[in-house]
Amino acid sequence: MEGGNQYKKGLWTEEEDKILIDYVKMHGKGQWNRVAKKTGLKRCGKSCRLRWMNYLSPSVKQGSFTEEEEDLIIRLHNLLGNRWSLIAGRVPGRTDNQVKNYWNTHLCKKLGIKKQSRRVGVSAPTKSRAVKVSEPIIDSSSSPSSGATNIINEVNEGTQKAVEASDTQEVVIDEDYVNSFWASDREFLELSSPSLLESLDGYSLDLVWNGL
DNA sequence: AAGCCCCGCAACCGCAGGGGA
DNA sequence: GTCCCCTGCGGTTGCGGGGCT
Repeated sequence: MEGGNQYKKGLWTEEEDKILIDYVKMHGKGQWNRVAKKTGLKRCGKSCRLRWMNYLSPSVKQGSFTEEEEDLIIRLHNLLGNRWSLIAGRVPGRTDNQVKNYWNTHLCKKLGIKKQSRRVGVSAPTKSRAVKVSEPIIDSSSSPSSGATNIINEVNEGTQKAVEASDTQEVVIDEDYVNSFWASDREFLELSSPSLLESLDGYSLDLVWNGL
């Protein structure tokens, strides 16, 4: 692994942040492994990248999630599963880490989802390019936001159709269902985020199907 | 006031994929 | 074709703060 103990771990200090920001200003993003060499920062490349992508980048939106964002995430998660980067890419200003944390801490609880995900091809635990689909049981009685209520109903109904888990927990997504879900959601998505609609229109569902 | 517990979030880890040599 | 480096992804960990007893 990178570095052994030559690199520092843990929370970043303001000073470290400043060094990293200065580096990006001068050299641009990328080549993260060279940051330590060029700046003397005792952080590995991965750590630098993560810090920039998730916190320091000006495109990252800080602060709590809005109800609109929340609804969008719920819908996208229903459609895409735990593909946080895809979801985050469609929620402006949010990172995959933010979305993932928000889902795991707030939405799972809020939607009453038992935190148990299903992995396709369970025999290969870390080969997780495969789609994971959350437990399709959502308790609509757990006082969701008003905007989320209908979504939860859709999710409950939809995941029944979209996800057929076999005894081996393999997941099959019903393409017809997704297409109908998708078609019915155009208006919502247009309202939520024009760029979202554009992105997803261009997003090949092959990624979903073939990932299985 | 002090100790304990729980929760949220930042960061780490392990792995896969892509591209260049 | 293979190796190496870099980047990106998703799951997990662990620290810190706030609430509770």
